Amino acid sequence: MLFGSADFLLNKSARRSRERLDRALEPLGLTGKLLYVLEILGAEGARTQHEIGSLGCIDRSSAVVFIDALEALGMVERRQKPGDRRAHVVALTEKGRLALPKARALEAKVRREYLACLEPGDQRTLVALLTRLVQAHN
Amino acid sequence: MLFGSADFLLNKSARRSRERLDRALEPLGLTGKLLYVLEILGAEGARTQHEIGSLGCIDRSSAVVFIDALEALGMVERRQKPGDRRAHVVALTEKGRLALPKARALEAKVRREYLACLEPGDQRTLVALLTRLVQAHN
DNA sequence: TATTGTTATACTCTATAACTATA
DNA sequence: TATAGTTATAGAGTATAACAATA
Repeated sequence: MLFGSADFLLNKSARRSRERLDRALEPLGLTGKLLYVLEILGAEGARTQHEIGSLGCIDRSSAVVFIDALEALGMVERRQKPGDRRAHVVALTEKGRLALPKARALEAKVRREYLACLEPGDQRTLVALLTRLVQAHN
Repeated sequence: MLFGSADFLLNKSARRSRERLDRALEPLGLTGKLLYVLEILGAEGARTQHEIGSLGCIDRSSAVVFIDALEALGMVERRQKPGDRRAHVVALTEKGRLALPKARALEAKVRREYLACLEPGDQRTLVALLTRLVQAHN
């Protein structure tokens, strides 16, 4: 209900946006969600799946699937966490580290087109506000 | 890719927003999508299903389902279009017309709550930015 | 008892394709 | 041939619940 009944359009816009990003990232084998996880690891360093879920508002069962996919791509690896044999620490591999800047370039190119209707400052504001909104409801 | 790799958050936020709106509209039997169609009819007057789809970026097969639901609620009715027996003109009923302001009130109430985690100024900023974004792509 | 990760499953939303009846 | 509406179905995405291992 962010803007009245046009809530429908927000959902649609979000979906379209994701479809575009996913297509753009296809050459790397990535999707928007997978890149999202990569970025978390790049910013936060190696983390347990639970921590990744908390940091990224990702359900733990979904996190399993995402990390499975990244591991199949050779971009992350699961390690046993010292001191807690229940938990897995997920770490970027060299391939994952190298994929990040490439993925960012693809993403930035396609985003520039899509967000061209907003000025750069407004784009950053939008991201910050939505992040707060999502975190407030999780 | 609206928000770079955090695009994931946009989809999540959009879904949360819709879930809340749907719950708020339950007493009327409506959902956000159904209200969206009602608003189109309120603004544009009686239209064929094809026109509703074009105006609202709704797939024709989805439009069938939405209009079925609204008809079951007694808020719209299908009429034969004069001069084209393939087409149905969908018109608001009295009940549909009366439901609109009630639905708008519920929507406004729940929107205020959902955005309460942001200060009033930020709320306005977010709505403004999203509206510009959606309109630019629809 | 609680938590981490996993698996299987169900659910929602949307799009696609095939069908009918008209044009 | 093309179009309006319908139906059935498939697909993507996510959440839920039950489970095993461990704390």
